Amino acid sequence: MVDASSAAEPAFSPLYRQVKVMITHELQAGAWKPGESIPSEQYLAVRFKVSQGTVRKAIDELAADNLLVRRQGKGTFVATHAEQQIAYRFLRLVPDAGGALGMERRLLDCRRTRAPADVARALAGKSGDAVVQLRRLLLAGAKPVVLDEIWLPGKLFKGLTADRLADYKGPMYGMFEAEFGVRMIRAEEKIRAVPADVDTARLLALRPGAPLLSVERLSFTYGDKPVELRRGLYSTEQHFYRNELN
Amino acid sequence: MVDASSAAEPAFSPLYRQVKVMITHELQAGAWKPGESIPSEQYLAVRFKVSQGTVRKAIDELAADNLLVRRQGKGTFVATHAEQQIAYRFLRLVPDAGGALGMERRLLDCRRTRAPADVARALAGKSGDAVVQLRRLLLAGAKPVVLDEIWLPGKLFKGLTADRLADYKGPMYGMFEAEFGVRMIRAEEKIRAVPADVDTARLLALRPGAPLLSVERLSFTYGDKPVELRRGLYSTEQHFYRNELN
DNA sequence: AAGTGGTCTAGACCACCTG
DNA sequence: AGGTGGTCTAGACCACTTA
Repeated sequence: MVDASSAAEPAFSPLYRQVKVMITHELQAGAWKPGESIPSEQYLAVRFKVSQGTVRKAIDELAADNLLVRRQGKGTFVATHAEQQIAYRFLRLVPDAGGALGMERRLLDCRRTRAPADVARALAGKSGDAVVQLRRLLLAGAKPVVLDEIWLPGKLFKGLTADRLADYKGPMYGMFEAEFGVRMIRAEEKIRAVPADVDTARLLALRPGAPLLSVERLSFTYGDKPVELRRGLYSTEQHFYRNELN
Repeated sequence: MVDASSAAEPAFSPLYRQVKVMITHELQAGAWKPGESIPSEQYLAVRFKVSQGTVRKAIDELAADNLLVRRQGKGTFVATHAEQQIAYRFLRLVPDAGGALGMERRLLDCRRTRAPADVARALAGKSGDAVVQLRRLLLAGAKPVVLDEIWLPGKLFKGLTADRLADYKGPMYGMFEAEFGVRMIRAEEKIRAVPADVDTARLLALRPGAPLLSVERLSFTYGDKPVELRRGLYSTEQHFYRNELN
């Protein structure tokens, strides 16, 4: 995607890609809500004045990008972080003991403040921009496993408060979709090993200096616009970060 | 992929998927070598007695799986770990300072031995099976960054010696392809944060107890057969592990 | 100019889900 | 039965590479 060179533009865009862009715009504009079905391929073909196969290829790519989900016999649906079986679509932690990842959340703080320089840079904003900062724990059973520090652009999350967060059931990204119309569609993570500082060690019930996985996640919405910076510290004594390479 | 339930089989396999299986078998049998081109879609359509579009769809999936690479106007080629621009296809380390990842290799040891229980289990073999164990360093400039311990099934890597490894230019997986006909198709990684032990600390020029990224990689060849277990310890002081989520 | 992959179409039929 | 996505075909034409 990103290219340091002069990024020679495509200069030729096939029809199905133009259709893909049009569908993406509809999604972005919220014409179809997360979890709902979009119009049938046949209908869209007529509307865009192309053949059904061309619409099909556009939708194929959108499904590959995880923006849409096809269900044979039923229709094509707008992808959502809520209600899916996979509650934590972006969380790659797996318990050593196998089985599912059932986690309890505990909100530590939630305050509106000004973005430090590094946060502002990541979110493509300016230093001092209004942001929401939250911190929370994820616990497996009684054991704290993840300490997250989350930064969100204040402009997009106007009514976000600790109470609303505490009340909401289901994954946080589901709430962002439903309550704020902000959909996370992809993310980049930078992973390092770091020693636990004193405060973190206490929160995660570890000794200071214990090695932790530092996972810095930058999440993007439509148009590759960054909308969340999340700094996670993972205890990997009973869990590991799972990744697949192709 | 893995399903705890009875894994109800597909019961219906479309034509293009059967074609995909046939092409995969040809690849596995070595009918077409890595880097070479495979026959044209038209030719394969005649040979398999299906339409060109059906062959096309099969090849589309194989390209998505990174087994084949399409090049417009030239043909479709067998993917290879060698000669590609991306020398380290599976290595996700990125330098903080940006730029390319140029790494020097230094082989520490290479011996034939018997598989310990955990290694045997990972490689789907029996405890005591013949294996090759190697250890090596990767250095960025003069700084050691990665300490790898690699386990390979002895049966598949008969003539592998320290000398042959030292002589070979290009990525190790390229050598495995060219010299032993073993092609890594995909891999799973389990990542944790661990403290450096005394020996590791010396090799990586760090203090004992310094946090390291532990990356356990299990690589698979055709038919999801595990053929390499690699335990890496990454120093993340000037590099990070990069991951993309969709 | 010839060969390859890439796009687009139109139509037929199959598999799956719901009323 | 009717609608949806999924498969398969055949043919036309476009874009890219090589000779």
